[in-house]
Amino acid sequence: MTNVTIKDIAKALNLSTSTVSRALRDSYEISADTKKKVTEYAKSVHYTPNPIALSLKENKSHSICVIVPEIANNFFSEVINGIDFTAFQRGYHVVIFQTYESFEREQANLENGLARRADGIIMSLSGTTENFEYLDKLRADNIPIVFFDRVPPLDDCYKVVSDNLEGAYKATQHLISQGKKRIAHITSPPVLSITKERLAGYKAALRDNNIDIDQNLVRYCGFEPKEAFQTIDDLIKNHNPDSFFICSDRLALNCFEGLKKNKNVLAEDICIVGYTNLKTAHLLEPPLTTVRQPAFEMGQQATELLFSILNAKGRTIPYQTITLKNELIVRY
Amino acid sequence: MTNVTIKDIAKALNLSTSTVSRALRDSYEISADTKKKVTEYAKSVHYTPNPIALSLKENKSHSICVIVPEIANNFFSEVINGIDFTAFQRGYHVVIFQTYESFEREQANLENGLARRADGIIMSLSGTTENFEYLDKLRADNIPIVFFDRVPPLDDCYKVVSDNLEGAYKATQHLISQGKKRIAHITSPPVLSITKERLAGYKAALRDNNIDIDQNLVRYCGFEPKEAFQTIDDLIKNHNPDSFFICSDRLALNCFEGLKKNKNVLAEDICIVGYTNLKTAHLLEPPLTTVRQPAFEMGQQATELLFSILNAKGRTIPYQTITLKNELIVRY
DNA sequence: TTGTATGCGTTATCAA
DNA sequence: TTGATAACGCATACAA
Repeated sequence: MTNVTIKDIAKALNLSTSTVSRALRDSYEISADTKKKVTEYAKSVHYTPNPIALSLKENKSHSICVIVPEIANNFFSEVINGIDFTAFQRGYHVVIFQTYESFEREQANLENGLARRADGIIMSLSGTTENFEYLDKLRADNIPIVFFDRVPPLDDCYKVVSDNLEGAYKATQHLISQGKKRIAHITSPPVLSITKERLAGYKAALRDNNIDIDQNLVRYCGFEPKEAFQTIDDLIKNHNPDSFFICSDRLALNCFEGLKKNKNVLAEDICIVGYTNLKTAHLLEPPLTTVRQPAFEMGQQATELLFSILNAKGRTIPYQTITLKNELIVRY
Repeated sequence: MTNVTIKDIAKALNLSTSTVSRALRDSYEISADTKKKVTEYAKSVHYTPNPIALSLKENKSHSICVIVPEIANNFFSEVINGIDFTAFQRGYHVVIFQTYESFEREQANLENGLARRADGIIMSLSGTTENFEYLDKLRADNIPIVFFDRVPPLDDCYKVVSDNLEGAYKATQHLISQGKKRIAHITSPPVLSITKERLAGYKAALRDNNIDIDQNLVRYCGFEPKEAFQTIDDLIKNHNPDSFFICSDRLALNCFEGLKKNKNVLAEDICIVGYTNLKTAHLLEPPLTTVRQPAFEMGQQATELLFSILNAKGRTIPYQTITLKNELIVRY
């Protein structure tokens, strides 16, 4: 009952392995009779082709490597769902790697994925990645890579992003329309594409409403809870914000916690908007107004783009950036 | 710069492939001289062994297949972190499959993982799985499988669980010590092991406190939000609960939402305890007291158990159940 | 219509 | 100490 091979079938039916192989692949050269005999026998012994042998032959693994900062983060796990959904439809496997925001681990994961002969890569950059030389190696090896959400500051690569500028603009505009004027913006490390784009959206909204930009209210913040707490405390103590626009799932969570610790502040009419896909946003107190990214769809689109590159055969798919719309969900 | 093989190295250095192979594996039969030449050259051309060829040869894939209901669930993503952490240390890859609580998908995933020649499986059962015949097939194919959290009701398998009975007992006891007497218990489908064990803990605590068990207060509930809402509404309308003990991340989330919709009820002195690893439990309003499972550790232990089976070589590792302690985190 | 031989990258066996 | 060859499972070019 251990793994049956084509050879076993050939022996049992007194045929050659090539005949069996062709019969199983429904080749035109094989008689209906033989085909029937082979497929029926194969079924009866639960034959399943060995994908490893196939991979070795075709030098393809039929797997794609997904590299994300962490999966215990609703945005990323939703994206992964989208990737998963699309990839499995096409018989591809998804192997997930986590960088925990470390460039070194990102590189190690990449090496690892390549060593395993991933056919393609889908990736969202770590918060510490500034070097993109590995892209040359990938090109040399003909391994396509599609970035999503956190993408490199380069034109010559494939990207799927959401319209961060517009999302941040809408979020800020929402706060302004609530009468807020001192809007703190707590955001991810400045190297990230999303950070820059969202900051630009924030600034544009302030400018369009003739509100001066106070640099003290703009804070880059790492993903450790303590950092977020300190940032929040300093803002409240020294800079008198009347509202907060916080980016990323993890930061939103940490900052929310930091705000909770300042009960007196929350008791005032503080407004908070998060750029996040947190599942519990509507259950928090105060309920969190959010800019929600179409995470599942992002995963789908990234995967489809990857497949279009994989199936290009000679034709070259132009480098492109797919931009999806965000949704502002007002809860306060 | 495309993938360098042993053959390429052999040709370049005028050696045979076997010599190169042995030199790279640091075999005792090879002269120090040759070894040095080979390893240095290999490094210079960025040789990485092709794991697919190795897999074909060894009939091992060096990957393990993880099957869970869903990854966008903090409990499962934490467990996966633990698995990931342990597996990668040993050079193993983790391929994740989601069942979305469907038995059919669970079976399909299993087939898929086996077809890909996973060396082992780590699995948490879907909410609709009652048939365990596939275990025989796995045994016949010598594929070890370790279950965690939601495990089969069988003795002859490997399991890693948390002490659900004790966890539920402590949770219920906590509510009783708050003066609660009509404690509603909303829990997962009755087929699941965790459901039975937690129910037993709930009942034991009531019994030990001389509180009669009201069957109307015990509700099995699926994972759709609507179901949870209906359950909550019916309980409140018709059965006068003074507190809730809700099991599973997803159910806790859905029921919390259902409770929020009943503002009048929440305004009373209602106590809620969740059996969940939700990251935002402490940020909810009211803050959610929880029984927290050692999810990461569960993943670690399951993986280590799996490896001990994989490395057993002849020796048989006895079927066993590893039970971890839960933590009651009181927030109210 | 079917069979034979070869190769994918690697290691193990046997020979030299 | 090194080399030639077969084998892992499969697909295919070439023969028959």
